Amino acid sequence: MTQNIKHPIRKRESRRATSYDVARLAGVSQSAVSRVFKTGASASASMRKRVLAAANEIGYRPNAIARGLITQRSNMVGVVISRMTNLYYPELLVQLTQAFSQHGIRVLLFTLEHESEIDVVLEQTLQYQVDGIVTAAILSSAQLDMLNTAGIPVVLYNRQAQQGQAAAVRCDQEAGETWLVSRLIESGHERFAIISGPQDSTVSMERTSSALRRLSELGINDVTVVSGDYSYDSGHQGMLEIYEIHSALPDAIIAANDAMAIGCIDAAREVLRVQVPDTLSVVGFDGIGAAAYAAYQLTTVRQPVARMTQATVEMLLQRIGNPALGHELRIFQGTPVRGRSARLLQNGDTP
Amino acid sequence: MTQNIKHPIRKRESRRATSYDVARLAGVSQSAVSRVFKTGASASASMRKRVLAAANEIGYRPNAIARGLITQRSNMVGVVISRMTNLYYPELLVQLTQAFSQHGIRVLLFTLEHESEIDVVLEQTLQYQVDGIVTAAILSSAQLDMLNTAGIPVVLYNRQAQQGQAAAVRCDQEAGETWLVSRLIESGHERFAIISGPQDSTVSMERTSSALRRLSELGINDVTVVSGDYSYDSGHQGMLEIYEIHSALPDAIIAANDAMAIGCIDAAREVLRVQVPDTLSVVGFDGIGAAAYAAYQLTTVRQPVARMTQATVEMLLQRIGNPALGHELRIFQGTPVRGRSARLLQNGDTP
DNA sequence: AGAATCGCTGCAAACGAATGCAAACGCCTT
DNA sequence: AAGGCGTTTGCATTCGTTTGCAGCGATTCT
Repeated sequence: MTQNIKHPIRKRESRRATSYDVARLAGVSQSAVSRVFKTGASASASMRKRVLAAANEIGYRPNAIARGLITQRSNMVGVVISRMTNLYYPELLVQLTQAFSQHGIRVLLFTLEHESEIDVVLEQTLQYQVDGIVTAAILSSAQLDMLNTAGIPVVLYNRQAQQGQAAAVRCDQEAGETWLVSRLIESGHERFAIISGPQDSTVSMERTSSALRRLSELGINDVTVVSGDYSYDSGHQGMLEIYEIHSALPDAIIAANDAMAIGCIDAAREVLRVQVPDTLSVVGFDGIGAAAYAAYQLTTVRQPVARMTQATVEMLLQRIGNPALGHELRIFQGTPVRGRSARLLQNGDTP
Repeated sequence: MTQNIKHPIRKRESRRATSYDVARLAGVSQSAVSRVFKTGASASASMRKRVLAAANEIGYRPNAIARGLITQRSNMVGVVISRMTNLYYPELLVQLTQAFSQHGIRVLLFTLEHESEIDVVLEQTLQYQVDGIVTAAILSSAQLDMLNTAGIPVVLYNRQAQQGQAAAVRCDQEAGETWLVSRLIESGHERFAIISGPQDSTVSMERTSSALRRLSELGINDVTVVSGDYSYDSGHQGMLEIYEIHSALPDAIIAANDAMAIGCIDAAREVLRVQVPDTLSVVGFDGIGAAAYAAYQLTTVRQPVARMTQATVEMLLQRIGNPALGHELRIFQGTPVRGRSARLLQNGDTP
């Protein structure tokens, strides 16, 4: 009664269905199946119908890994993001993911706790044959060269390449800070302090030095600078430090980003019992969601995240299509936001 | 003078180096190269040295795609997250990514704007041959069955499977809400309103109905319920709605999450000029970063995100190793946080 | 010394899909 | 009816790795 089993028992009893399985069931060749699933390839209507029916029956789906091997395109990009405590990044990440997804590209996510992990991460990224990389972490010159010779397009997000050897999208930090400082000064502020970001952050360096330069141009050279790490807590902490250093509290504080500005305001109000903006003005940078909370209504410069991610995606896709493309730098102007965290004259310049 | 070019010009001039290239340069076989790069495979010291030198010289790195094809393991997991406006998710995402990365697993990220996109996303995830999926979006019974037959392990994060046909990690919403309501009542609150999450969110349904049940147990049945979408704005909006409905403002508002609680507080304070917590108590749920901001100091229940992600990763890895593993449900207790957004008795139960 | 064992190494067959090439099949024209 | 043209289709190769198997030399045991 027992029938002879011709084929050895398969190790993995339910392999995923392959194009061969579909082909056999539909009575066509494997290449036909492949063509049906590739849009734009020639296949007759009857063939398409039969193949799709068969595919549906056994639950076939094309294997993107195998496809990637033969086409040399993984349709994945690596996105490297550091310091997620900076609330700017989640917003960026969502927009990037969705923008890429509209072009049929998936995001392989890497988060860094410390920028030093970048080497390991870069290595992993490359092993996964990503078609390109978007990084909001700083890359060394050597690392950029490495990516260049490896032929992987990169777009730096708000990061500057040492010798401009990479495509980049940035927000004009200088113009933003200049606007903020100018408005503060024209509104009568005199004693300034700055809460900068981490030392190794170029964005912070740029924002801080732009602010200092503008302050100096307008005659103010004595500025206290303390540094944080872009987080709420470090802004809070920074405010307290400034209080300790200053016998007379400053009347304006410039934070390198919104998260720190918010922490700073909270420390001023809840710990030091200082009125913001009546006796102390605080400004930030970025325009994150929390900046608009009614409790803060931060005076800040909002980065045009939507347009910037748009540009990022566009530039990366162009370079994936044509790796020979030059290194472009796109700079976006932020939008000044006159909130209520700073005492500003109404009639000031509003670009 | 011009030498004869023997080989046709290669289309892509600088192909990525393969293990064959390394093998040729080092004078060994391709399999030897493979073994050197696979930890635990047998290879002599001298061989290892020569191969590594050669690999280094031409910048070879193993192709994870090709490896995935042959080993049937991509070492990628899909992470599906919806509604990133809920600030809880960025925190979750970071932790997940880092926990997986410690096990050598990469995260392929999918974000949903609407839960209805889940079908497309699931399809894409499967095409990429992910080893497993973590989802913080709701899956239908049919979808879970599909994943089961496809043999892809899933862990639901704070989501409930219809008939428990999936592994899941959850926070005990009921215990949390019960604690909140009990404390509010024992502290003398009498008129309640609830800002729930979206209708299709099981988490919201659970939190809302738990709160209502406990209120009812304690003799309160007349509760206004408005619904939001987990965002700050919708909490703000919700507060205003409650104000319109109620002639007499409630003295306690229970928001389904922290982001809405914060929006609610801001609306109360800045728009309605109501003192929080003096004349109105507001409580949330989650324990996100912003809940601890000095301006809010939310009374809430903090989810043990670190332990929950730990469990998620662990459960998924176990199931990837052994797909036959049963459907486990791990429930975590949140930590009550007595903030200053609610007027509570000091001596109440503190689990 | 001969046999048995062990660690290395190379060979070659997978994995699942894409694609150039050529054969086959229509369909229309003359 | 023959020729020509355009569309479908199948064959066979390819992508870059892993891995079972077998061969080989060296070491150890009896």
